[in-house]
Formats: sequence, structure tokens, C-alpha cells
Amino acid sequence: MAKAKYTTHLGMFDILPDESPKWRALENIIHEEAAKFNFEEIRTPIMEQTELIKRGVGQLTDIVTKEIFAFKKGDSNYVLRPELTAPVVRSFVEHHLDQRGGSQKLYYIGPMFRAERPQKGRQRQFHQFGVEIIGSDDPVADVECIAFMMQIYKRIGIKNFNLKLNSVGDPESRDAYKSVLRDYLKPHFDSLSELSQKRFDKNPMRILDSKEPEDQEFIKNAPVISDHLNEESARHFEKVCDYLRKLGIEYTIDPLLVRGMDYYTRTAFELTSPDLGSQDALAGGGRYDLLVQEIGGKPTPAVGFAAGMERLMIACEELNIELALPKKVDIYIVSLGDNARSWALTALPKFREAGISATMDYLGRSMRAQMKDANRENAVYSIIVGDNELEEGKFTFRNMHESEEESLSLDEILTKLS
RNA sequence: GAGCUUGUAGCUCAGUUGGUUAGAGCGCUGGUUUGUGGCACCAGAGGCCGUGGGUUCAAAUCCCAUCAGGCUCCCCA
Repeated sequence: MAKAKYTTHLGMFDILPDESPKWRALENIIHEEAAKFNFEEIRTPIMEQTELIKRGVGQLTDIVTKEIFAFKKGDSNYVLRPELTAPVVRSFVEHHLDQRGGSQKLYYIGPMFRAERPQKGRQRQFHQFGVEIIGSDDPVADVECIAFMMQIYKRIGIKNFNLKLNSVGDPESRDAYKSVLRDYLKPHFDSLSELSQKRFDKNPMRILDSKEPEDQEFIKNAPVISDHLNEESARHFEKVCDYLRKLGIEYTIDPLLVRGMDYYTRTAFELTSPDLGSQDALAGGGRYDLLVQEIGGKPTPAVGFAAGMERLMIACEELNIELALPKKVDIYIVSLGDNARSWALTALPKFREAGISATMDYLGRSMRAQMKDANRENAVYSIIVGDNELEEGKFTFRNMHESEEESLSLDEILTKLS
């Protein structure tokens, strides 16, 4: 139907009234669980300085090189945020949040923007929730972060997933590993895919992530970073694994897990689901001990994750999980005639003040049509008002599910419902 | 950026080898005792058959172009 003159942009979608309750339900779950973890919400602007995203996410990442929506206005370069770790860190540095004391345990919910080709589970405007714990390098922080992430899926009832874990090492370990990896790949350089050849110098670890068929043979036998971690990184990683086991959180170590953002150090993890199809990552994250400094703050360790909300909802649909209860309204006032209509209008606030949801017909329809409407709106009770009822001061109070009626005054109805 | 694929009512889709006023289900509106919903029945509204061009006596149907979706690769949430 290319009939509508104005439409949403490619890959951007309206959340319509039939869908919004499940979004609110999901958001409520996130807020409630975050409160249990004592995480605090942070909200940052939809737009950031382009330079922040380039520095934070990494100049050479796909996100920055081809997926950002950026424009210039006056002397400023604006970018629609493609992720929230860099903006949260910016906020942390800008407002000296370290001065609040301790480590900052922050969470967020909101839209992100990436100019990709849309497909199932991938949109240009999509929504994430996530956590950033800034100021602790204790493995406890890594594990609390993962535990929160898992708790959301557990509470919703998504059980079918795979938590993949790896350590990408600190800079020292990583440099050592990179040269080992280059030495290993060098003899095969000409056989590598074009993309991997490009990555060879700047970021050879990303080659491990390659899905090009010609690379697979070399990836399979490549040296593994866990054999090249320095003592500190290795100990940190062991602790993380150990704590996860103690919490009963299952994981698999995936030595090939390398994440797309440049800022990750040491712990990296990804949660995938077999219910999602080709875009199977539900959530991903890791430690980024260098980012705060990169953005201009004091050296400060941090760890976080981000989870895709649309993907979570796709998984719910696959599993027939209903996030939201069916809609309903407590009272629907069916009115006949002008006097009854104005009575209805003035009765509505009395219910609402008592915490009872109440509505009426706005179209002056027939009684039958109003009853149909009450049914469609899933009214628990209807109140039928006509001239007879107005004279007697008693109204027909109908239980829509039981199909039982009684004649009551407004006060009697209110008492009955409270 | 590349490959595949689809465009017919608000939604999901039928439309036979091109042939009279383009169909169904759901949804919507009204009605079946003028004051009672869900079920059933009846009726109605709603389509430049994505757009433009071509072939033909005749095109939703064939051809070309174009636009817009969807899926996949890549990458990620």
C-alpha cells in the first residue's frame, strides 16, 4: 500500500496501541529488576557529538565507518547515538560522577540508531536496555552485570540461550597475542579473504570473527588468546568464570568471541538465542577499562552490556510468551439520551478518583453499539443509564463476564467496587 | 555495498491458459422486538490490483522500467 503520502523512514517503526502495552511491561520488568540490583537509571540525549562516538566506539569499526546517522548544523557535528556506552561514559566524565563516591551502577533504556540494511531483528531505530558499572575492576562487577542481564531473561521466561564468554585481554596481553596471531596468519596471508587482509595490520583479532568461508580453515587452528593472557588478565578471567559457576550461571568459553567495539578489554560476552534466526544476539557486552581515559577522564575501569529489546520480543513471540496482560477497563457507562450522557460524563471522575478505570461512548451510538464497544474494550462492568434510571437514582450495574445485573445507586456501586 | 524475493480492501491472502460490474476470511458500520455485548444470521462501507510505459480487440494476469517492502550476506543488539 504505497498510498500513504508520508511514511516512516526505512527501518523505523511506530509502536502502535496494540503493541505498546508489552513495551511498557518489558520496561517495568527492567526497572523493577534494576531496583533490586540497586542500579540507577541514566538518561542521555538522543544526539551526541560525532567525535565522541568516533573516539569512543572506534574509528575503524563498522558502526562508525558506515552505520552512523550524522549531520552538521552550524559548527556542531551531530550524531544519532548508535549505542550508549560511550555517551554514558561521556556523562560520567562530564559530570564527575566519580565524586558521588564508590562505583557507579547505571542502567538505561532507549532508542539507538544505525544506518544498516534492515532485516529481521535489525532495524535502523531499535531499542536497547543495558548496564554500565563504572569504577570497579573487580570480577564481581563483571559477574553482577551478567547476572542482571540473565535475570531479565529468566524472569520473562526465556530459557533457551547460550552465554558465550571470552577474555580479549588487557593491552599488554593483546599486543602479545596480536603478534602471535600475525605470525601464525602471515604464511597464509594471500589465501585470506579480502576483508581479513584489510584487518591484518590494524585489528587482526577481528579476523577470528570472520564468516568468510576461505578464512574458516585458518581460524579453526589459530592460536587462542587465553593461552597468551598475562597473569593479571588470566586471574581476572578465572575469577569471573568461578563466580559464574558459583551463581549457577551456565556459559561456554568461546575463544573466537571478539566484539565489534574497539573499547573492550578483558571480559567479553554475548548471549545468543536459537529462536532468533540470523540476527541471533540477544545481548552483548564486556569490560572496557580504557574508555573513560580515552574520553578524557581519569583511568577508570568499567564493565557493561547492552541488550536488544526488539530481539527479546521476537524471542517471546517464538516462545508464545505474553509480556502484557490483555487490556481491560473496569467500568463502561452505557448512556441513552442527553440527560444520561451528561450524567455519565459527571460520574466518570468519581470512579477515577477511587482508582477505578472508567470510560463511556463518545459517538452517541445506539445502546447495542455501546454494549458491543464495552465488550470490545473488555469492560469488567457496564452501567446502563436511561431516563428511568435517572428518575429512580438506581442504575443497571452489569457484570459483563457473568452476565448478571442488579439495580444500584452510584454510591452503592462505588462501595461495592472499593 | 551484494544476492534472492514480494507488491491485490484496515489486516492475512485467493484470483485458473490475459476475457463481462475484482473476491474470501478477519476487522469496521448498521440491523435481526424501537433499552442489553460475546455466538449466529442479514446488509453495508472500504481497492487508480505499488507507479510509469509497452504488447493486445482486451492486462491484476505477459514484457520493460521504476519505486517501496521482506529475507539473506556483511556487521551487530
